Amino acid sequence: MPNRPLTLPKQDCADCPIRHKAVCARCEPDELTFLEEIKYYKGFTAGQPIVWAGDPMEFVASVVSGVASMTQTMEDGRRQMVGLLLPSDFLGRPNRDTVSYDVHAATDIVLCCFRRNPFQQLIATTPHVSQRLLEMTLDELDAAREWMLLLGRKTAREKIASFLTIIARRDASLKNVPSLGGPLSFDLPLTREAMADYMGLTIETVSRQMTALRKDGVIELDGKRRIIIPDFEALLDETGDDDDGGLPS
Amino acid sequence: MPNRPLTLPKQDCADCPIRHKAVCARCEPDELTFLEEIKYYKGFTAGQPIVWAGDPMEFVASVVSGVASMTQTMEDGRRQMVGLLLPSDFLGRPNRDTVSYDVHAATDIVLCCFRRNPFQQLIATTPHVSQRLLEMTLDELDAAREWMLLLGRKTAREKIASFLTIIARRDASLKNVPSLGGPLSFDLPLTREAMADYMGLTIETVSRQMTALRKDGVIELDGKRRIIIPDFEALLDETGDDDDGGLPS
DNA sequence: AACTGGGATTGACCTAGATCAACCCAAACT
DNA sequence: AGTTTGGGTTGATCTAGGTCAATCCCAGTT
Repeated sequence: MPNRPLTLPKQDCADCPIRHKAVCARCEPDELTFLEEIKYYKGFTAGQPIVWAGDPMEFVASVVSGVASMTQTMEDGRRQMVGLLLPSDFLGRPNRDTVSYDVHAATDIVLCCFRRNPFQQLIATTPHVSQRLLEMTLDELDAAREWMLLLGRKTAREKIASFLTIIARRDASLKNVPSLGGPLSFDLPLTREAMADYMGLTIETVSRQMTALRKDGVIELDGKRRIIIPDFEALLDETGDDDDGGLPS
Repeated sequence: MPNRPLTLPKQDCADCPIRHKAVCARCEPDELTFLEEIKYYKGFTAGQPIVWAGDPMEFVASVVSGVASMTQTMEDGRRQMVGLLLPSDFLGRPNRDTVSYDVHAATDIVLCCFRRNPFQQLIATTPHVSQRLLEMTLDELDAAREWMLLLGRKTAREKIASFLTIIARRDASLKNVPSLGGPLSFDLPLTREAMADYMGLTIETVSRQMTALRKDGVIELDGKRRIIIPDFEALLDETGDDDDGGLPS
């Protein structure tokens, strides 16, 4: 691990990239000033652990940039990813000072951390934050349920395709390009191993299905990480999901 | 379907069985009176649909008694359960008027329903309800993540054992008996099919693993539904989970 | 007392994905 | 320039759990 230093932004909330999507999205100016006071940035390089399951955590945080994974491990080493934290996602649980899962930086990542106690204070006193947090948690629950369908009932190929659409969508929305229409391209934020842990597969199966999708022209690979999706609809057809809420064709 | 009528309770919140566990757990007397005004009970017999995915829902509700399942279905019929609603659990999402999953009564069930709009009002104005709801949603998210580990990485036998411990625990806590210690017995609230949908298995595999656990003396079956667990620890050993947070023995 | 239908069980067989093992390849180190 | 290293690929084989099909078991019904 090359232990590069990460340069941390010293940022005003006003020009924060996740200002309108994170927990703080609905904050009023005065609430924001309060947050400015209790926040601090923290960086981790790809691969580094952020917290271990059971450890006390003295902060909660928003992901500013980069990707982190939450994983659960069984005694014999079997591992399942149970959460993927992308920019604007929230890490930590108010009113619990320990986490239940290992959290690792999947890529280099920057967190905007808030000290627990003042943050809990804020939650307790201002509805803007707690309501936004509720909304985000409900979204996460929806995502978790989608994920459960993937884990329980999809084939390996469908799992990969579904995973790719998720990443592609998030990436497109971050870059503000429409996912439908032209070709998309992006870097996978996860190793094959992390992908396997996401989908309840082995690395070998992930690798094989990636090449299969490539050979079938659904995706193109540029190196090991860069993905090009010439036709997003074609990829969607591979996910097993209803193709959309049904235009009456 | 025998279309039995269900007798609905006409209950005061004060002596409601889920008074201290549901969304209303932390309500003050005046908030409770408000809830009394907008609430109404609704019963469904085992097997009945409660709502279909995509349908508008004019209420949100707490499960008073009985069990409901939330399932997601793929076009080709593959089905995955993504939520199991037990007494005191909350159904519906504030600020969304449609549900994303089919909800069915797994057993006869009684819901305590609140009309959407007044309830959203309540959420917006009183922190007691919204904070309790946040807490419950976070618990549900934790449960969903546990479930993801089950779906992604556990063997069929481990899945069954884990499922049984979940039901046994909830049942014991409802009846206020300790799960450890003496033998436990309870009725399964789900058919083999629903169990299969819960765990991402087929009915046949569920059936086979149930008999295997019976033959190995881990559980006893009395009819198809009634389960007796002579030694809860022995069942826990089959789940693949760390046996507890580690007594230093 | 026979019949029906829906859940559950059991058996025989098959396959998607796991396992085991060899190998590739590019970046980093010496 | 050669070596190490860690992620990734590919092939051969194995197996847990799926599939298909027959049978069982009751609670209701006629």
